[in-house]
Amino acid sequence: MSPGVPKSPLPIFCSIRADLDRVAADLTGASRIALDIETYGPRKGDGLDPWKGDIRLLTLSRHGGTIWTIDLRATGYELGPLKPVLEQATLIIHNAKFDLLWLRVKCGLFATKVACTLTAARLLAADTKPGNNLDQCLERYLQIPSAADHSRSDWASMLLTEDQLAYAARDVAHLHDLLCVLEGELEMNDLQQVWALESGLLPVVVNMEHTGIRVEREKLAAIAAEADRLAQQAAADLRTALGNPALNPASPSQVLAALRAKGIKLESTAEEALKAADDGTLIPLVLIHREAIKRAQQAEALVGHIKADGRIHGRFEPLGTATGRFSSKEPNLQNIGRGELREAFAVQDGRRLVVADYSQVELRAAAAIAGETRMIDAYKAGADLHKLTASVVLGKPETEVTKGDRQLSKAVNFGLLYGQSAPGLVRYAATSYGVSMKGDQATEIRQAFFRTYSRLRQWHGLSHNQAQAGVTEVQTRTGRRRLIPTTASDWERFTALVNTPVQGGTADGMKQALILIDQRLPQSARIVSTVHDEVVVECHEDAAEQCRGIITTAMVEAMAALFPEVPVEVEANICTTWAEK
DNA sequence: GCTCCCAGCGCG
DNA sequence: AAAGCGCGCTGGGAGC
Repeated sequence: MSPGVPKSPLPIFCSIRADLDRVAADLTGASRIALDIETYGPRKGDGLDPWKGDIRLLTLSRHGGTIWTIDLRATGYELGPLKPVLEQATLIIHNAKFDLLWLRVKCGLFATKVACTLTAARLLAADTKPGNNLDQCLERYLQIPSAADHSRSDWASMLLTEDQLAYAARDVAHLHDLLCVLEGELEMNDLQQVWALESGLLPVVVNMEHTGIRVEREKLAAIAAEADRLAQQAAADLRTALGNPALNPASPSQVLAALRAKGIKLESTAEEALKAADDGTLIPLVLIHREAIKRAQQAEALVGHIKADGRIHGRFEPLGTATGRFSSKEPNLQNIGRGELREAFAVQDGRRLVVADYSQVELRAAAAIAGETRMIDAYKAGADLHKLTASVVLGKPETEVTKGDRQLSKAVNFGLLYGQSAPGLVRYAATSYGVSMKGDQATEIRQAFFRTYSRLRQWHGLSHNQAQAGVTEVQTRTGRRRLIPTTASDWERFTALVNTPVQGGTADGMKQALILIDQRLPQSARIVSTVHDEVVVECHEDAAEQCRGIITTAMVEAMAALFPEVPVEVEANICTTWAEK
């Protein structure tokens, strides 16, 4: 540390169990307690794994009070009198999900009230990336110069250095002040509602990550082995057919060159391009290889994430996206293939999964936002909107709409909703729904769609005008903001303007539903996953029917509160695997 | 040996 | 002129 910079105060260091009484006594009755932990252990990816590592220090302080730092390796994880104190207070934490998950895993702490300064900073940043780590926040909001970072120092060593203790103290010393400033900023930006939502959500996410989702290792291993066999076979066949024993079928550049050498005209080796140039022999092999290798990788990756309890504890990031949706990682549980892989997500005897998802929720939200009466009326009448769209864009009565027509109109509804062009629709229909059409047909469909849904067209027109006028931000109905970079093109502004209120708005509804579900579920039931418009709950088989009702009611209630113009529908099934749905 | 970017692709 | 949106993960390939 440079001589001119004053050293941070040292905390009171606690290393015997009797100290816990002193700390508890000091903190009792504090409505807000600043908290931070330091951890050590094997590194997994970017962060540390609470199922493998350990907490070294727990540092706590009431506003303006003593800073206590507890050596949990010395005292043990049993928090004694401190536990109820921490469970009753609002805990101020930078990146609360991280600390609370560790404290749940190690100390069995159930925090219910939390104020996460990282969450606040991210809501304020609204998808700009100013850097939201604690140091950067202290600098931005309290003008405190940054200090040396000891977060990755050796927290396992027998004797901690003065610098380390000072660092631990500093991390909580300013949290109360930081939160005060952040709260003022949140209010000034009309973010109180979404701040309350995200704050209420955090303990729910901690519960979910802590619970994890059960998988069958053998099933996953079998899928991986079979997919790997298929991939090897396709690779071998491809090498033979091309007369190129060294070809790497996973290399786009090699595959492109090899196919071109065989006289196949290709712009790229993307699936869409390959399907358009299908030669009936080589290209199917490439596609089979792609599909199989992907499945094998995904299955193997899932196996690698199974913890000792036989469950996968993926991470869900509530503010991991620009719109307000969750992101999911380590592993990503939001892109699991819909086929056999989901069969591996299975309960034990006596347990059940309730798999619940919103029906066409983005379409309903868009209809509400745009005031698209034709769509709203159709939903109110209980109509099948995909069928209706098929009927109007194809100009045939609903009774004559085929399954293929309905597939087409799914692409139409979901694509055109966000501004897709006619050529884009051709591509999307082909790749996502296996529906082929000509460019001029797509143009006609597009025109018919916006002729029919004229309020949707007006909403797009308004968004287009705003985009051209250089609008810099967009909000969801709960007030969640997304700031549009000044460098964005008109097109990017337009898509942000139409996409965010819909995708972000439904995310807001889903998040509120998760909070309600968590509150209302019986003891034996746990939320184990969520995928944008879907939630998966594990429960005792005897409670499954009851849970199904609770979940359905909560989901409808939460979303309908945000989009009262349109009916909200939820489908919930009781299953033994995620594949049944 | 490491980091970075890209293509490609799984999901909603 | 042309343009669906939102993610995370993987391997290849380039560059250091």
